[in-house]
Amino acid sequence: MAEAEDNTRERLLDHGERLFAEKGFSAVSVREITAAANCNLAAINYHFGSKQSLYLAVFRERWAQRARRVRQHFSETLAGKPRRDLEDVIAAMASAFLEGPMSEAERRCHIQLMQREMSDPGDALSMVVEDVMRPYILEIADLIRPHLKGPVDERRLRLSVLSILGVILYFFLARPAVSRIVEQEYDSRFKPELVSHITAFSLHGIHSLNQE
Amino acid sequence: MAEAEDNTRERLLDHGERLFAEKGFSAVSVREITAAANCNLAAINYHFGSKQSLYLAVFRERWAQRARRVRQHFSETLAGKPRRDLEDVIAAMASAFLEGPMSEAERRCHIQLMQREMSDPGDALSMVVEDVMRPYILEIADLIRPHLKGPVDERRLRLSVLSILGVILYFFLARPAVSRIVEQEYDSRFKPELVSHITAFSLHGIHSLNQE
DNA sequence: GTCTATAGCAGGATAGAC
DNA sequence: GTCTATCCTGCTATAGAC
Repeated sequence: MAEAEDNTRERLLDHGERLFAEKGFSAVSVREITAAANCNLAAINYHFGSKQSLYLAVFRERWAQRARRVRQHFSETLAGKPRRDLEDVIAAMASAFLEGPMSEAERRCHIQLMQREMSDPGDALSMVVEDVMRPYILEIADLIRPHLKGPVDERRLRLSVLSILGVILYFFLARPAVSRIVEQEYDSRFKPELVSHITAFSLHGIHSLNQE
Repeated sequence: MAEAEDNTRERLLDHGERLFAEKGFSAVSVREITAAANCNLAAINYHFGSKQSLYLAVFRERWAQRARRVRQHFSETLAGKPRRDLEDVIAAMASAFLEGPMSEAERRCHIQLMQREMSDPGDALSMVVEDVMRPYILEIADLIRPHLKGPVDERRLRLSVLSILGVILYFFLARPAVSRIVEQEYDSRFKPELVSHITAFSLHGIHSLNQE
């Protein structure tokens, strides 16, 4: 039992995240989490103070960390493309989400937590928007800007970054719906095709900035 | 009191929808709904049989109906454009969501219900996907197909329709995040600009189907 | 740190009068 | 159809032994 040392806390974070994602904060009980984590009913209140504090800790110590891994996958993919042209940037964005470091279970967990938090925003959402989303969008805008011709309309640039992200996130979030519509599972053959499609679509899309 | 006739059921649907959207199914109590609807605690069980059945009725009699209004806005916009070229179709799609029949309160309610149901899919989601989403996607594909040159790859066409929808829905769903990033409220000046941006971006994007 | 036991409260559903 | 009163179940949080 080398694992039974001080990792009750970690197990609570793991199973808490999974259950919060699956059922939502209100629908999951402390009894359920502690039973899944194979520890005592009182452990949540001991380690975190309350059920609510465990929920916040899940976002700080699990969700945000996973987002960092996606961003790192993006950076590493791009590091392998020294030219960093538009196509490379967009493909790296799509790949980070669709072929990135998240397992299917993690993906579901990640987006379900986010969607639930978007539905009734709390402290967790504020942290996520400011620490994760905004810096990423601004970084992408900086990478795209040099490739545009003529003077850059900053607002339209940001709208275009958001549009690219919209396409990617839709295929990332709405996977079940997409699978039904195109009658295609997200397997290792389809995912590169999807990255390729998104890249082509968005690359053409962003060139609308150059034509006015 | 011309309204106090048999509309307890309607009031339950209205307040039930609002509260389910705001807080989620589990987090809202029968007591809370009946108090908001200004009726008796037992009314939900009398009119619907259970809290769960009220939830399903909300999707059937409120959510799906609102989706029908969006689609009708799309059809009417397009009816005013006899040529129905690609730009008209995409602009009508974007307009239906961004300038369509939903008030801000309805929009929040609508997407929150959907996001919650996407998080743990149940009977309500199945109904929505089959009765609302899939028919709409296929209709759009049919409208776009004639404008493409050469033989049409059906899968790539559907992926492109989904991409357009992804852009639109992202700006529809993530309104608070978008407002922060572009530092711009969704007012009557910004919304047409957004429709115009989405149309230009997606129009270029879909032309990637013609170049291979 | 972990456990058992329980206090204290809120939930959904129902029975039965009106 | 609507009401009140109530049953029973489940919850969070805590006290206190170990």
